[in-house]
Amino acid sequence: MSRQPRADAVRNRERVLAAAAEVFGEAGIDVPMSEVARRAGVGIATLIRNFPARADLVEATFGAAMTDYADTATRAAADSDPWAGFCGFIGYVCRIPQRDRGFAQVLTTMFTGAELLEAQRQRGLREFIRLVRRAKAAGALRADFSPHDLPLILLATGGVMRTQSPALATAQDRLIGYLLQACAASNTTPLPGAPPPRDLYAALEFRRGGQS
Amino acid sequence: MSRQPRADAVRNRERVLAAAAEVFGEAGIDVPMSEVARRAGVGIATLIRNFPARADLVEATFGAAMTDYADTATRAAADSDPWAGFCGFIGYVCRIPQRDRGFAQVLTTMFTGAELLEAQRQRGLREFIRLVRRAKAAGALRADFSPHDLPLILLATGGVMRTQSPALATAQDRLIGYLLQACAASNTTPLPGAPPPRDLYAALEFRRGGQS
DNA sequence: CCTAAAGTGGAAGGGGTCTTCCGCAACAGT
DNA sequence: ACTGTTGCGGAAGACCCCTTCCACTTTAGG
Repeated sequence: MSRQPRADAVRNRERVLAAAAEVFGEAGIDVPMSEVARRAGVGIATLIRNFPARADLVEATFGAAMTDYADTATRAAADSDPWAGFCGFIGYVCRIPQRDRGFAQVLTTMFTGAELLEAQRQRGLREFIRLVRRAKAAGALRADFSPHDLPLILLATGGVMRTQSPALATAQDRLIGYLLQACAASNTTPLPGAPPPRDLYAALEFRRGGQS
Repeated sequence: MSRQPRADAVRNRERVLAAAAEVFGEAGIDVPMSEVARRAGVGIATLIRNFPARADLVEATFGAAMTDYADTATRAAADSDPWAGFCGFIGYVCRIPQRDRGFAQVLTTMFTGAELLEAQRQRGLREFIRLVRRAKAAGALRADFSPHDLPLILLATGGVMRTQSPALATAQDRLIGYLLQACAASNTTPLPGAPPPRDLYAALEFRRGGQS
């Protein structure tokens, strides 16, 4: 019979995850591991033993957020008003960097080997593609909008929030306003061509997330 | 009589500046100083002696680029077609991160104490304000566009080019397309209010650039 | 040429982060 | 309560970057 897992070990693991969510959210996923350990009230060794690589901790920390992201896309795609669904989803996505700096980084990083994360991301993208199709069919979204402009928007809004600050969060709402109006079907001036999605995603940041 | 400055010292200083322009342009202004020295073919001590702080080297390296930026704003403000001037200037600004990653950082950083840099930046902003006024008067630019959305645009485009790559450069041209169309006067949906410029600029990254 | 001064490069020191190691403490099962 | 095991925490080592220092080289001027 395998022994029952130790209660304190389980508790420590959860404390680390809670601390990671806090710290990553505030300062991004490249924050010193020692800071996470300190905030969790555990030693560095305990942190490392549970999550040998930074990517392991990141994956465990943001699994829920990524699932939530995909769920939000699903809900938006099911909205009875496709344009409202589109605006709502874009607004949600653009405000991610305000709420959670770490998750914004995760969304613009490809974690090779982190199945959970990548599966949810893909699901989110699929739902967004559906959403875009519906919004175009309704005549609200310009025809040359590409679902693959989404990472672009994420990178742009992430750039604005590089220095976390309330003033920039306010300013960012303006950027969202500009972008949404630019997405409206009433704009007919053609856009420059997009790069092949393949190249686009290859250009994002990569990290190998072993997940032991 | 003061001696004539040594020829090799002058040459080294110039080599350092050339190397810094290259390296900063490719990898940003936070690249290790040793890398700049290596590329310049000089020792670290030589670099440090000429530019005691990183900000000193940055200021010396990007003085010309900042002047060029202000000049471009002046030219745009003098364009006989204000809307063309506006679009041209925004396109120029948005492509800065593609051409020169370091300069993009400089543009979104306040260098306290670097007179040359700050003077030119201010001049650029003044000219941009003139440009905006003209474009609005011509009825081409939406009335609620604020000149202080410029740093916002800079941060956004800088975020897209975080990972330097040709595919993202192409994608970025799309972002520029979206933004310009959103700026057109034909868009009448009001934008969210902007933060007070004071708060906005206070939120940018700060570095003190002593300039010995 | 010769010399004093100016300039050079690399090595050593200090701070910070990541990783490994190991003696010790706490827990589950009896 | 006892015990074998599991997990803990901090210290030590490695690495990277910036800064300071100093013996040596190169230059300008006589």
